Amino acid sequence: MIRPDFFERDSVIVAKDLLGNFLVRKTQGETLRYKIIETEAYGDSKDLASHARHGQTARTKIMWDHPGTIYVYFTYGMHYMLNIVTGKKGIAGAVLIRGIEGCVGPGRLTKKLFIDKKLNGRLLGKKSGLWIEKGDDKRFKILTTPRIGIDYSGEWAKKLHRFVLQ
DNA sequence: GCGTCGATCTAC
DNA sequence: TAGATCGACGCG
Repeated sequence: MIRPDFFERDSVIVAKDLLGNFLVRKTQGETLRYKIIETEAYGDSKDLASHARHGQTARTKIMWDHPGTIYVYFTYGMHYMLNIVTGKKGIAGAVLIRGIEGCVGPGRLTKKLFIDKKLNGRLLGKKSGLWIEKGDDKRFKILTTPRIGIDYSGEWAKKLHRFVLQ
C-alpha cells in the first residue's frame, strides 16, 4: 500500500507517478482492483483551472488538507469526481483520477467503484475502503496532454498536466 | 435570495 | 449537439 508521504509532493509529480499503480476499492466484502491509466494535476490558487483558484470555500478547503486525503465532489448534476490531495498540509493541490483500466471517463469510474460524497475528506487506507497499491511494471510510456474541460482557464488551459499511460 | 455554469456522459 | 440535473459560487 502506498503511504501518505507519496502524496506530499507537487501534484504534477504525483499525477505522473500514480500511473501504473492500482486503485483498490473495498465495499461490502468485495474488493475491486484496477490499474490507474489516466490522471490530471491541479495546483494551488494561481492555477486558474483548479478548484483552489478562488481560495478556500466550504467545498474546496479539502485541497489544503493532509496529503493522501480523498477529495470527492459532485458536478454536472450527476457525476462524482475522485481526487487525491497532494502537497504539504496548508498548500492546495490534488490529482484527479480520470481513468482506470477498462473504464473511460472520471464520472463512470466513480460509479463503477461506488465512490460518492461519503468518502470526501477521508484518508486513503483500509479504514475508508479506498487505497492505492504499488504497480509492478514500471516500463511504460507516458503521454502528456492539456487537461480536459478547463478551456476557461486561459494560459493554464495549455499546461501539459494530463498524463495517460500508453 | 437568485442566476449561472461546471475537472461529464449519453443519446439523438 | 443538446439535454440531464444540482449544488457551489458570486453577485447584489
